[in-house]
Order: sequence, then structure tokens, then C-alpha cells
Amino acid sequence: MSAQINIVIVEDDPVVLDGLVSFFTMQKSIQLLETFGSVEQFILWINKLDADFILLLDIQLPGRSGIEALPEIKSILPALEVIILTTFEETDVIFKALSAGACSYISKRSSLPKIKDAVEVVAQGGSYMSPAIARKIADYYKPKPKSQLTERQLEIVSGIVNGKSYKMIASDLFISLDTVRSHIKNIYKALEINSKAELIRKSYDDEL
Amino acid sequence: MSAQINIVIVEDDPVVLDGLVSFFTMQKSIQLLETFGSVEQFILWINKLDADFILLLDIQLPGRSGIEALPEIKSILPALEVIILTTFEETDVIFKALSAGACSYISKRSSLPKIKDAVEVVAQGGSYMSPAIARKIADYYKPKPKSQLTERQLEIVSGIVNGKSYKMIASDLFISLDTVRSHIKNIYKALEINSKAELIRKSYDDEL
DNA sequence: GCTCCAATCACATCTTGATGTGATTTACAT
DNA sequence: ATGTAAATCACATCAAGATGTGATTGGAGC
Repeated sequence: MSAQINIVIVEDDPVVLDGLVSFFTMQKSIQLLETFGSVEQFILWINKLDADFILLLDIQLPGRSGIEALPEIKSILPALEVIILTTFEETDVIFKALSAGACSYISKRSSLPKIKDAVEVVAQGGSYMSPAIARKIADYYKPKPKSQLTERQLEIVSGIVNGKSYKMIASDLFISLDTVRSHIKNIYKALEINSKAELIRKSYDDEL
Repeated sequence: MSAQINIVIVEDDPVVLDGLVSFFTMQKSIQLLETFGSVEQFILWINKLDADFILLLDIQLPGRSGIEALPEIKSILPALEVIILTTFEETDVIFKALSAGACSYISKRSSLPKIKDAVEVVAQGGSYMSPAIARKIADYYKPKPKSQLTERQLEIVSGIVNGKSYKMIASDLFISLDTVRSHIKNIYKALEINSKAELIRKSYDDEL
């Protein structure tokens, strides 16, 4: 159903690269256009043409890392689809890659056919995540330690997070300014914090 | 490699359910324990035993929706792995499901073998997302309208978001308190905001 | 009945933050 | 060279926030 899919690989490890090259050159549905050992080389190359391909990008590279270079790459080719192919499975690296513009993230432990699957999925506008990666992303949304604050306290916090002054909160809740202060004092004690900034941050991190 | 995998399905649509039932009863690696047409029935059942199974859960159900019921289900069986199987592909529904404790999210448009893949992936501790779903998640992290702030201003913001007082920021950056204030004034102007709370919120929403 | 706690309010004090006006220096680009 | 912008610092003023001490009330639990 899909036409020819073009791909480019940036990978410095010769062993990994050889495996990918020999595998993809055997696939009739996928055309391996080029390979590069560093993002610097790749960036020189993309300046020469406006290409239509999917990029398989390693993170751990000599010189600039794949993630560091991604924003620049995307600024040159905004519509480029990037698949991160790496051994890093740390949550923060995953989110950095996604934030930098990658649409898929695959562990190098994946089989070659899985990598091919990912390329085809991306070619069709989808996104592929290795099971272990997807699990990290899913887990990221869980914790929810449940609030130790009372209903009233949550109302106060809500006001603060929404940028209202204590005075505004007081009038919104039909209580006095001092009561608001009192609540806040208790909230700080309960959350073991001591500034509005920390409270706001916490309200985002913990969902309160 | 994997032993027997037990699954339970909660799905009200008889057509979809029949398809799943006839498919899974043919799979030797997977044992379909039970099926239910609503979360109410399912919850009555799980109270009777502490089971070891993976749950395939529809969202659109008569009575309580799958997402509404998920927190309660997870409170009864915290370690239960839940795969959402639905036609809903809206970003907010996806994130609500993940936040409620689902580890995987599959479109009903998926083929039965894909659903089987997902069950096996989850049984091995991974997580499976349909390509279209994974794309939504990946896209969620992109926007990055790029900061209109200077390097120095970002340093100031960083201090504020991390709960430091202006005084602390000043000494951290080896500049005077007034300079910090001056920067903040400019930052507020640039971002068109007028309070610390808004700044902190913005730094989370926009990644600044 | 008594206790504990959430919620309410008051007063006092000190720190921090928001904003305005204005000045100097350096660096980069026209 | 000249202008613009970023970064620096100063002084002033008012609003807002942080923190402590202390008091009252009403409801839940024992």
C-alpha cells in the first residue's frame, strides 16, 4: 500500500550501523539513502537538498549528541520525522528527545524487523515506541500520591496557582485575608515547603 | 518463553466482544477468564478473588465509563495491568486514561493480532500504544514556541521557578538585587504577564 | 462530656515582590 | 560612527507575602 520509504541513518557504532545497513538494503519497501557517523556530517548534507525521508538517529554520538542537535535539525527540516534509536532508556532522556522533536523512540535491543515496523508506522503518520519506552511514558503519568490537604486548603491552593493574590482569594471564598494566611501557613507546614513558588511547582509535579 | 497469560475483557458492544472472544479462545498462549458488559459487574467480580490477569477495558460503557472506574479498580488491585481498548483517540482522553492507571492504549481499529501483541507486551512488563495514539503523545511534547527570552532572562526565570527569592537569585548570579528586579520587569513585559505565579505557570505550560 | 481538628479571624512585624524612572557599559549590526 | 539591545546597578514606593502568637466556633469521635 505504501510507496517507497526513504530513510537516513546517523549512527557511529560500525557494528550497529552495519547490521542496519545490510538489513535495510534487503528491504524492497525501504530505500536507505545515506548514513552518517555524526550529526555534524548529517547537517552539512541536509543543507544541500530538501529531502523526503525518515531519520534514524542515535543519541550517543561523537561530537554533538543526537538530542542536542535535534532542535537545529528540525529548524532546517521542520517536517522531518525522527526516530530515536538508542540504548538510553532513562525517562528524562526519552522526554528530552520527544520535546526536541522526535516522534518515535526505539531501544537498540529491538529486533531489526521491529525497527522496520517502526519506520513503516512513522511513514504512515503514526509513532512507534518500544514496549519498555512506552511503559516509562505511561508510568510517568501515574504516581498521584493523593493529597494530604483538606478541601478548603485545596481551594486556597487553587487560587494561588491561578495567580490570585491572597486578597482576591479571600473575597472569592468570602473569608478574611487573615484566614487565607492562616490556611496557607498550614498548607506550608503540611507540604513542608515555605514559599509560594514551591507550592505552585508542587501543584504541577504532584498534581497536588 | 511466556507462561499462560490470563485476560479479562470489559466491553459492552456485542459485536466487538464476540470478535475478541472468538479470537482469544483460539490463542493457546492466552486464557480468556471472563468478560463483562460494564465496570459495575466487573468490580463485583474482582472483589471475590485476587486474580492474576490483564484487563482489556473499553471506555464507552453503559453506566460508569472505564476511565471513571479505573481509579477504583486500581485501588482494589493496584498491580493490575490495564489496556484501554477504545475508539476514542482524543489527546485528553488518552492522558486521562494514563493518569488513571492504564499502561496501554489501543485503538479499536487495531487488528486482532495487534491486540494480542499488546497483551503479550504488557505481560512482559512493557507497554503498547497504537501508532496513532503514540503519535498524539509524542506530539504533545513538541510545541516549543521557542523562548523569546534571552539567556540571562532564562537564568532569572529558572531561579524564580525553583523557589528562590530575588535576593538568592542575585547572589547566585553575582548581580545586584536591583538587576534581578530589572530583568524580571523585562521578562514580565516580554511575556505579557504581571505576577510570579503566572511566570511559574507559564514555565510549566510552555516549557518557556 | 471532653478532646481534637478544621476553619475562622485578629494583630503585629519583617521580608519580598512589583513597578517606575533613570543611568552606564558592552557588544553587535547597519 | 551610530544606534539598538542586553545587562548591569541605583533609588523610591506601595502592595503582597511570610510568620508568629493567640482566640473562637462547630463538628467528629471516644
